[in-house]
Amino acid sequence: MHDIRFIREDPAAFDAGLKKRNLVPLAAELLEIDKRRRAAISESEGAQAKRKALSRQIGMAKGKGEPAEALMAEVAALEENLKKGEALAAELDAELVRRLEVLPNLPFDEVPEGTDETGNVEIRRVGSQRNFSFTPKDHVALGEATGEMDFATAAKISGSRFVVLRKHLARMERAIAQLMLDLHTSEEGGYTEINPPLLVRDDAAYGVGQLPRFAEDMFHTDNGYWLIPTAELPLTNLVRESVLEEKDLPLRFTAFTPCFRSEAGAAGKDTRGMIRQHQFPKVELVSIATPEQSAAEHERMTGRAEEVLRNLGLPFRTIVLCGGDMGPAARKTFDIEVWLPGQNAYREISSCSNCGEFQARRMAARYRPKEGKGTRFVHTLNGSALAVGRTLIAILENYQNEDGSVTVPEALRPYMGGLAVIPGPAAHK
RNA sequence: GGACAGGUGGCCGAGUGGUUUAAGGCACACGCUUGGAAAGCGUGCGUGGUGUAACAGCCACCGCGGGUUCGAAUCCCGCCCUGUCCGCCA
Repeated sequence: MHDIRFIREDPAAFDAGLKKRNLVPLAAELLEIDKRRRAAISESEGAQAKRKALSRQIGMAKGKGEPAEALMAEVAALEENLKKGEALAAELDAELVRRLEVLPNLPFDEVPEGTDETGNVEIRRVGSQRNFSFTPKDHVALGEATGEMDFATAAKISGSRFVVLRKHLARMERAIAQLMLDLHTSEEGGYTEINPPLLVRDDAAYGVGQLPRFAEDMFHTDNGYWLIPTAELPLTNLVRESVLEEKDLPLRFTAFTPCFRSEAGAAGKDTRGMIRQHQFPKVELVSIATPEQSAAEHERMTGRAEEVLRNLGLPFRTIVLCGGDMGPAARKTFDIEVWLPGQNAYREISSCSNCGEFQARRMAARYRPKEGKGTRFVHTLNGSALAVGRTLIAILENYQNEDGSVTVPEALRPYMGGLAVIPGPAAHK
């Protein structure tokens, strides 16, 4: 949600931000609505002030036992214009909100131009791709060969885009999440583990910008709850409608949760395997920071997500998204893409965004600065660290052996009872 | 799901139609006091909008949304949330 005062002060900067989002300029149009809105407010408030003064006089007159009929007639004469003025002011105010609440956040200056993912810019590449002495399989071939990744049974129970994991793979998914949470909640990680609700109300979904734009991407229960599409939603809303103290910032939260996405409009995209599911596990990071802290906090968060991949010995690259490829709430987004030899491609495994005060405005999340008066909106940041299902895929594909077995990365072994290798299909015969 | 009791500023809390123009306290800031601190005393201190060069001023906000009234924190209706008890339940 944008601040109309910012648009008033610097309409050119606002339109430049929209341009980077590949949107047409809107400042002039919005300011025209704002102008009419403010005029209506002034008029309406003037009438209200008059009524208030007269009503007070009526009260005083009655208190002294004097007649008040003349005063009451005077107020009655105001009534019609007063109602009309109030309605007009409310209507224009609502119109401005309707226009503003669907607009995406403005990208930072350093965000590259572009209309789609081809405009994204790689900023670093870490780890080396393994040289296979055989042709690497993808995760579907590997998982189905042992029966431990079972799409057919999942389809009988729940339909497409679900999976049943069994035995070693079920355990590995749990192990991956444990490793991630331990890294994030360590002294160096600095995050506080949270176990949040997975069903949320409209207000919470609105607060992070999921509503009103993305209603169809979420699952909705028949008694009015939304299933969270990401733990960003409840974690960010932990500070909604509150005033924090500057000394307590930044706040850092992490959670391991399932995420639910209806994936409306994604038909035909990534239909093979576990890449895109209706339900998937994810470890999420959220930071609540001051405006001065948020840029550095964004780098730090991205670094913590990368740290997981370093721990697991998975090659990856980090890119900065261009204006046309970012999510609406973000001012800047880093994506981390892991190398998948079975697909011969880098695939997204994390997305870390600095949302500035965009979500904070919608949630009324503020803090009291040490210096100066009043309150300011906090900055909110969120990032996956990491998508657990995709991490599982990456391990299978990168650590596979020729016989279909999979070596367990060193860092994961303590979480899997010391298991060093997940047996291949031969062991299941 | 049912019954009852509640929801007031960052926090606690008074307030059942008209000097409430939201008392009082805590916390916080500044000052006085002090060798230094605590205590004490004094002053300031809600949010949003509008307005202004900046102040001032003005409007709204007492869980949310409607309504009654010249006037609503206060009365009426609907909803949300919290607590307690009952029912059900992993």
